[in-house]
Amino acid sequence: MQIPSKYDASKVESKWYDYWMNNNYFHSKPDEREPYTIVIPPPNVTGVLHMGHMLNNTIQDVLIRRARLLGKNACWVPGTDHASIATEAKVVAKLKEQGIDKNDLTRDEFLSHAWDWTHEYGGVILEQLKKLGCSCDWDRTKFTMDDDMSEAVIKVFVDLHQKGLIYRGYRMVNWDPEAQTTLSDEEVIHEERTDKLYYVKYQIEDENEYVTIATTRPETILGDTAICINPNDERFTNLKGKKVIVPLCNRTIPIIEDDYVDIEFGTGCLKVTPAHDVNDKEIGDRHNLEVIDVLNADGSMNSFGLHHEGKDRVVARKDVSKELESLGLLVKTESITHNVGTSERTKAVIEPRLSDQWFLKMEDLVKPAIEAVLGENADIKLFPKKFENTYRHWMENIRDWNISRQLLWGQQIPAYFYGDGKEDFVVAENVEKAIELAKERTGKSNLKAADLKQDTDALDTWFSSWLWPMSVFDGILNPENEEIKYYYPTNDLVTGPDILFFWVARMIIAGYEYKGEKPFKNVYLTGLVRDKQRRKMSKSLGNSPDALKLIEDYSADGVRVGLLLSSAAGNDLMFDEALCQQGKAFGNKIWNAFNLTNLWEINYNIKQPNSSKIALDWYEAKFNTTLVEIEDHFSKYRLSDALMAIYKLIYDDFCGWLLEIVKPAYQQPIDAKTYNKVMSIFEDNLKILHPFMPFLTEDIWQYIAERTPEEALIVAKWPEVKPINKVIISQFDFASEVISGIRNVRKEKNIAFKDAIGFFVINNEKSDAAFDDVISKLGNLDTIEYITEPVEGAMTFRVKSNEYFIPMEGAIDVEAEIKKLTEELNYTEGFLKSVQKKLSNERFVAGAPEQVVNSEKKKEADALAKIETLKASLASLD
RNA sequence: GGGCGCAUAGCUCAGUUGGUUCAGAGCACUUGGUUUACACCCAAGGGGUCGGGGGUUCGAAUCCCUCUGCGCCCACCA
Repeated sequence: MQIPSKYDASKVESKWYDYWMNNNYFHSKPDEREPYTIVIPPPNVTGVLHMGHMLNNTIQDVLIRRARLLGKNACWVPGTDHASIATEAKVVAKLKEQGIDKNDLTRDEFLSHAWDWTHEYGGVILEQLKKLGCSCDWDRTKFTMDDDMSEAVIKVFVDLHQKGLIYRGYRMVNWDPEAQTTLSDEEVIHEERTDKLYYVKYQIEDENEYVTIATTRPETILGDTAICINPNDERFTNLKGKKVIVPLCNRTIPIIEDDYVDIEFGTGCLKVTPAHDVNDKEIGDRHNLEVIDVLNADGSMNSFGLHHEGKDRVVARKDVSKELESLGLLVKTESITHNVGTSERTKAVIEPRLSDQWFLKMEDLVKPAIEAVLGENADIKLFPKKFENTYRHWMENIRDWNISRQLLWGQQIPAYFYGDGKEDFVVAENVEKAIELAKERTGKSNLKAADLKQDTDALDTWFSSWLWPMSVFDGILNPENEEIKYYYPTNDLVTGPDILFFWVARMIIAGYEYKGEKPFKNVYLTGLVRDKQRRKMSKSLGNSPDALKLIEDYSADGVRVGLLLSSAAGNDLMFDEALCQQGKAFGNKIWNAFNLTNLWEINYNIKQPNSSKIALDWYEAKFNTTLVEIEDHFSKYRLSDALMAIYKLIYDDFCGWLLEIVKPAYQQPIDAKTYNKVMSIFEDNLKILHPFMPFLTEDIWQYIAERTPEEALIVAKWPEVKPINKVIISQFDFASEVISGIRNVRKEKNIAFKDAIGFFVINNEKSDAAFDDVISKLGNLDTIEYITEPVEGAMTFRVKSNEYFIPMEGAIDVEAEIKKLTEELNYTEGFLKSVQKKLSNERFVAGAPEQVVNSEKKKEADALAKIETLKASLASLD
C-alpha cells in the first residue's frame, strides 16, 4: 500500500480527532459494563492552557484511554470553573480599560459583562485540550455556573443552613483590599518580609512619663483602644491602673493587663487595636475595649485617620512615622523579619477586618473525610502517599470556612432580609419560598418580593466546585438518578497538590455529606511544572512555553511523551523541550519501522527462516514480560515508568532486535508466516502505546488493515498476558552478548559488516544452539563451527566460559591478546576470591537464605570455569 | 515557630521486605559508521566512596543516630 514516507503530525492528528468525535467514541452512557470515570479539574473559564494543564490532562487521557482499551465504560467529564475572584478581577480590569467603573454598574449590568466575557473566552481552553488529544465526553461539558449547577449549590447552602452548619457571624476575617472581598484562610499566602519595627512613646496621663511600645503598623495607632502589659512584668508595676494618651489624636486609653503579652518581645508593652489584629480583638473582647476601625474597604484611611484620611495604609504608615518623629515620639526603628499574609489571587497584603460574613462549621463535617483517607480501611488513596500527612494536619486543625465573598460573579447567597436587624433574614432556594418563610417569621401576611433584600454577597468558588463530582451527574438535585448511581464514585482524580485543601479535601467532605460515599477512589497528585533552572513556570517570568506552539513543533504525541517521560507523581517536573524532541523522534522511529514492514514483498511460498521463528518466539516472551511490568506500573500510577518500559520494548527489542533479525536481505521477499506474525506484534505494540501516543498509533493501525469504525484502535482490546517462556529470554540474552562480542571484534579490526567472517566456538557452557541462526545473521558469519581446540591466528572473546574465535587474515598481535586475557584473568580471579571469602564465612553460610548462598556458589562455579578457559587460551598462545 | 519530605552518573530520576538483576535507566557526552526503514539513525564506550561522619549486621544506597545542604506544607506573637 502507498503510505507517506514522512509522518505529518498536524494533518494526522486533526484527522483522527475528528474521526473519533464523529464516531462518538468519547461519549459514554450507563450500560452493563464496569464504569471508569474521571471528572476533570475544571480550569478557569477564561484561562489558557499552560504546562500544568498539559501534564495534568495528558495523565488523565492516558488513564481514560487505557480504561477504554481494557473494555471499561470510560467517561471523562470536562468543564470549566467560573473562578469568581480571578474572573471578576479580569472583567473589572477590562471594564476599566473601557473607562467603566464597576461601582457605577448595577449588579445585573456587571453580570451581563461577565457573561459576555465568559462566552467570548469560555471555550478556548477546552478547544486547546482537544489539540492535545484529550478524549473527554464533550457532550457532558459543564460549567460551574450552569443553571442546574448553581441550583445545586443553592440547594446545598439551604440544606447546610437548615442543619445549623452555616451561620452568619461578625468576625475577624481576611480582607483583600484590592479585590475588596474577604478570603478564606486557605486563600491567604504567608510571605516572609522585612519591615520596620517602630518604637513609639505614649505619654502617661497627667505625668511627664512615657511608655514605649513597638509596632510594625504605626498608622493603626489611631485605632488604639488600650495599652497592654503582662501582669507578671515587674518592670511595669508602676503603670498598673494608669492611662496613656494616644499620639496624634490625643485620646485617653487605659493600660490593661493580659497574659498574652510576651515580656521578652519588643518593649513588653503592646498597643491594642482590636479592629486590625486578631489577637488584639481577643484581648479587646476580654477587656471590653472599644473597637475603632481606621480603614476603608480599599485599605485607605477613613475619618478616624484624621488628617491622614484618604491615604493608603502604606503611605499613611510612612507619614504617621514622620509625624511621630517630628513630635519626638518615635524612639527608634528596627528591621524585623516577619510573615505577612497576602492574597493568593491579587497578591495584596491582607487586612484583618471585622465584618459580618457567612461561615460553614467544619468540625463534624470533616470526620468522615478524615476516616476515608487515614482510617484503617481507607477508602481513598493518595498518590504519592506522603500527602496523607499534609491532609491529616489540615483536616485536624481545620477552622470554620468563610464562604461569603463580596463579589458579584458567583452564586448569590440565598439569604433574604426582611428587616434591618442582623438576624432579620430567612434562607431559601428562591424568593417565593423566602416570602413564605418571612411571612411565618414576622407574622406579616402582606410581605411582597420587593420587601425582601437578598444578601449581596456571592459564594466562594470552591463552595460550588466541591460538589463537582456529584453535580456533573445531577447528583444533588436528583440524587437517585441513573447516572449518578452508575458513575459515582468516580475512579481517579488527577490534580496538583496546590489545591489539595481548596478542592480535593472539600470534595471528599461534600461527597460523604451528600452521597454518604467517597467522590473518587484514588487521587493522583502531579508535581509542579518547572523550567530547567527549577523556576516555577509563570507568565511574569515568561518561562512558560506556549502550549499550542509546542504541539505544532513536536506533535501532540511528542509533547505528551515529553511530559510523561520524567514525571513521577508528586515530584516537580523539570520541563525541557528536548524531552518533546525525544517524543517526536520516538514517533518518527515507529513510523519508519512501519514504513519498513510496508516495503516488504510477501512471498507465500518460501519457508520461514529458523532465525525469524526463534526471534518471534523470543519477542512474544519479551512482550509479555513487559506487559506484566506495565500493569504493575499502572497499578502504582507510575505512568512515567510504564511509558519508559514501552519505549524500550519498541525501540530496542522490536526495532533494534526483532526487525533486524526478520528483515529479509536486499530486494528479497519475506515469508508470509513471519510477516503476519510481525504485523500482529506490531498491532499489540500499538495497543499498549495508544494511551500515550493516540494519534500516531491510530494512524498506523488504520494503515495496517482496513478497519470498520468498530475496529478502530481507540476501542481495541488491550492484550492479555500469556505465559512467559523465561528460558528463551535468557538464551537470547546470551546470544546478544555473543553478537556484541562479534561487533567489538569487527570494530577493533575494522572489518566492514558486508564482509562475512568465520566463527568458531568452544562450547564449555554447553549453551543451546537455538539462536545460532540469529547470531549468524546479525554477525554476518559464514558458518558457526563447534570445536574443542583453540583456533590459531584468530581474534577471541569470551562469554561466560565459552570461547569464540574469529580467524584473521593477517598477523594477530599476540602480545595484545595476552594482555587482554591476563587482564580478564586477573579480574575474574579477584572476583572469585571475594566470592570464596564470603562462602568461607560460616556466619554467612549459616545466616543467609539458601538461595543467596546458592547464588554465590553458582558465581563461584562460573568464575572457576571461566578461569579455566582463560588459562587454556593463554597456554595456547605461548 | 511546628510538621513533612529529599540528597544515587554531567542532567532528570528508578532502586518495593537489608542478600537473588545492587550500583541501574533515559537523556547528554566520547569514538566509529553513507549496509538498500529511520543521521529524528546504528554500533561501541567512558562516567558514581549512593551528601559527610558514626552505629547495628556475616552483609547497608536500603535500618538507626548525627551533621550539612535543599524543597514543600502549616502557623494570629506586636
